[in-house]
Amino acid sequence: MDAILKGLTESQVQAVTHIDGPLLILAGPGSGKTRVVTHRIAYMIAQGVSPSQIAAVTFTNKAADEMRNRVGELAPGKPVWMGTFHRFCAQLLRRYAPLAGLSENYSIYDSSDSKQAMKRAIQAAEVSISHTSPEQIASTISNAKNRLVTPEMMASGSSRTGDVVAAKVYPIYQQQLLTANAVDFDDLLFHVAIMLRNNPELRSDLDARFRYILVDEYQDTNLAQYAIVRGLSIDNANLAVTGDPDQSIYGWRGADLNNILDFEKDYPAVKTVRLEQNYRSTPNILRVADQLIRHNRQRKQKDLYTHNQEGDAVVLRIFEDGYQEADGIADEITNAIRAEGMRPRDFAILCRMNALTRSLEHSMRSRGLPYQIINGVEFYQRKEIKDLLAYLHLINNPSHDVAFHRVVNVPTRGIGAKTIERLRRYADVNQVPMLEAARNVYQVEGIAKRSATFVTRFVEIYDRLSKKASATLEDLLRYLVEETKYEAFLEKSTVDQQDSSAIANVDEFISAAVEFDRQHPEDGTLEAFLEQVALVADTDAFEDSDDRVTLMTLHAAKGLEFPCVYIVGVEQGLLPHSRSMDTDAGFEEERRLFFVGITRAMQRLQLSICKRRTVRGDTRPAVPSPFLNELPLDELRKVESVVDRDWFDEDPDADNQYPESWDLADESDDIVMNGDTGNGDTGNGDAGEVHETAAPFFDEACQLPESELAEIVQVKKRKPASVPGLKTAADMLNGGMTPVTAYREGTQVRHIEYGEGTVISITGRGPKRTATVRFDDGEHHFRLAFANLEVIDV
DNA sequence: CAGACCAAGCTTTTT
DNA sequence: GCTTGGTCTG
Repeated sequence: MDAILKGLTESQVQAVTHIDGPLLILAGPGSGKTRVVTHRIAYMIAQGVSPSQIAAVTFTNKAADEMRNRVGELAPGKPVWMGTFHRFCAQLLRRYAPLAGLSENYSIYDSSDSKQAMKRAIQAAEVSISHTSPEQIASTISNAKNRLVTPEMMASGSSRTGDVVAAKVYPIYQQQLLTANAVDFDDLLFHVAIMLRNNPELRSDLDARFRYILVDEYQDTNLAQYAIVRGLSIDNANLAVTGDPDQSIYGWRGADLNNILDFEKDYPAVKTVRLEQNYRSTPNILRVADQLIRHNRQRKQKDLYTHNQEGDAVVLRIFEDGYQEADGIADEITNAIRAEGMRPRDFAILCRMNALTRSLEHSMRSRGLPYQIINGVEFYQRKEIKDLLAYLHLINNPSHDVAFHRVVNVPTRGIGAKTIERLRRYADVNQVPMLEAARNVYQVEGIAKRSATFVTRFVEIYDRLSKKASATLEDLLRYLVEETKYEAFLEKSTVDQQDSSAIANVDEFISAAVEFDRQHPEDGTLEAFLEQVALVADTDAFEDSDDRVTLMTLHAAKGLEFPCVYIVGVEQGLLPHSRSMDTDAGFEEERRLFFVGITRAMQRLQLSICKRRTVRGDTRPAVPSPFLNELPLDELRKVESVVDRDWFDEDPDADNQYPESWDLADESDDIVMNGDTGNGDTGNGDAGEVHETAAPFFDEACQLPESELAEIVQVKKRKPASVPGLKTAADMLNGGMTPVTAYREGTQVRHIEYGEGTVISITGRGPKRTATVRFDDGEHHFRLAFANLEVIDV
């Protein structure tokens, strides 16, 4: 008991020792919330509460795992249910599937499955989508589910044209899901919420079963989640929620800030505990966060404070473009690791969009910095993995139409689009699964005998696979790959693309199956495996045990902390994102997102912006985020990297936009400079440049006072001017410039860090021309336009 | 019907 | 820049 309460502050003890009755913990960032929650669970158990009556619900598996580990230390071996909302609902639904019109082996569609299903429903509904799009309809229906709007309710109450279309599609989409014995992500919550509402007895049973419920990140709950939690806390109102209105960043997913703002109204007997002391960040960082979030109108004022030592000033850094931003940050991290004994795991780079991680990834890789990316293009989205998964899904649930569609002709076996279309029609008309239609192929109108034979052959393969359904996953998968000749198919289709990764992925997938078998010797069913796969998020891939730099989105970073944090692309249109800045609510949510990012940092924080940003292939001028103007500018350390060299090939307009760069754009096509702006009076010239570019740059968006411009620190990324006074391309060539074309395979080069090496290959062109160089300590890649290589011998 | 080749569209954020 | 979807040819 002492161990549980030891070292906690007054308010933390209050929260931990509260057992019965509603509890609201308003916890600012870094206030030890997880600690409070885990200690509270341990305390409850120590006070005699049965662990099996406690359910702790989180939003991510990562958060649940962390909680499980920490509770495990405090109260070993106690079976407290912990997991995500979706997993919680998936398990309830498994149990009570018939109440929702499902069988207990129902499948969970992932987002791409849902997308396919939606397209099919739109077709079947025979609606015109000329004034809307599948995405819009999907999002309307998703929102409806999150607000517990049923198809019937929507049919009666909508007016907007898009809604009318969606209202027509919705019932058909739902019907098709039921026919497929499947649910989408929203349904997991939706079905359970409706089930609780319609079955009072079940509701009260479960209310008693889960006497104590804890909900983490309560500010992110939507109406469906609210209804579920509420429904389970009527007879036993022992509901403890934690959250921070300032960290609500899932409004787009239907999260309703009012759920937390009104908690005290919902439960008048609530005990509210505020955790405002921050144990994570330096006062410098906290001031920046606080100043920013004060600009939100929709919030409860909260006073964040800390007793931590004053630390380094927060840095605002200005780069030329995204590539330099990536290189600059990678360089800094490299230096900090080398010079200050930091570890790669101490660093996180956060961005608004996954797409921004690409150049960062490149920069890290070229420096040999170990990194992990937490993003969307992950394992289970790969084609080959999705194929195999689809087979498994179909084995587990013969009604899984999306899976059927995916695998029926993979590997190709003579079943074409027309045949599939006819099967689909038959299935739609008769409301049977497509596999069923395939079994009845000879009754399906319009299918040629030849095609029907192929379909029958597929059904036979399927039936053989089905017999193995209860084998271990490993056996099943190996048999599947064998039986479908899947590897041969991969080899054939990738022979010209030199992409051997597909087969490696299949092997990795089998390893994952082996691992699952090992971890679940008793309950390792196919169903359990598929559910686990469906409910793991990309963010769950985060491994804090690995010593790597972490790259992720701001959303994925919630709940984490790092000694050093870089937030990239703090620009108009990116943060706030252009799709979110139209409404006040959207704009404020972006501000909260920025707030979340800032408060991840313990010791150091760097925000960066670029003058140009390349999005979707084309480069355009970037404008600093209006949020920057809301920060305490006078205490930020502003750093602008001097233009090392510029490169405007492939972008004829660029020199018009940035006339100050250099007037050599014409000749610069094939020239790379080694380490200098080529500007004779670098210091003055650059200062002038900065003034010219930065003044309008800031005046519009940030209103940075002129006096502060002078304080902008000039940082040279690479060697200082070595050959001043260059005027012409010819001069440059003589004066240490090396044309990109001078690099060939076999060229001997010298690098300032890696020493001497040999070019072993050249790829790309223009600014992207890249050399792979072998040094004594391994290979490194250099973009020649930016590389600091010196040619020794051609 | 398969496979190759080309055009369009599109990316916030996640369970 | 990349993926998806469509079209064309064998």
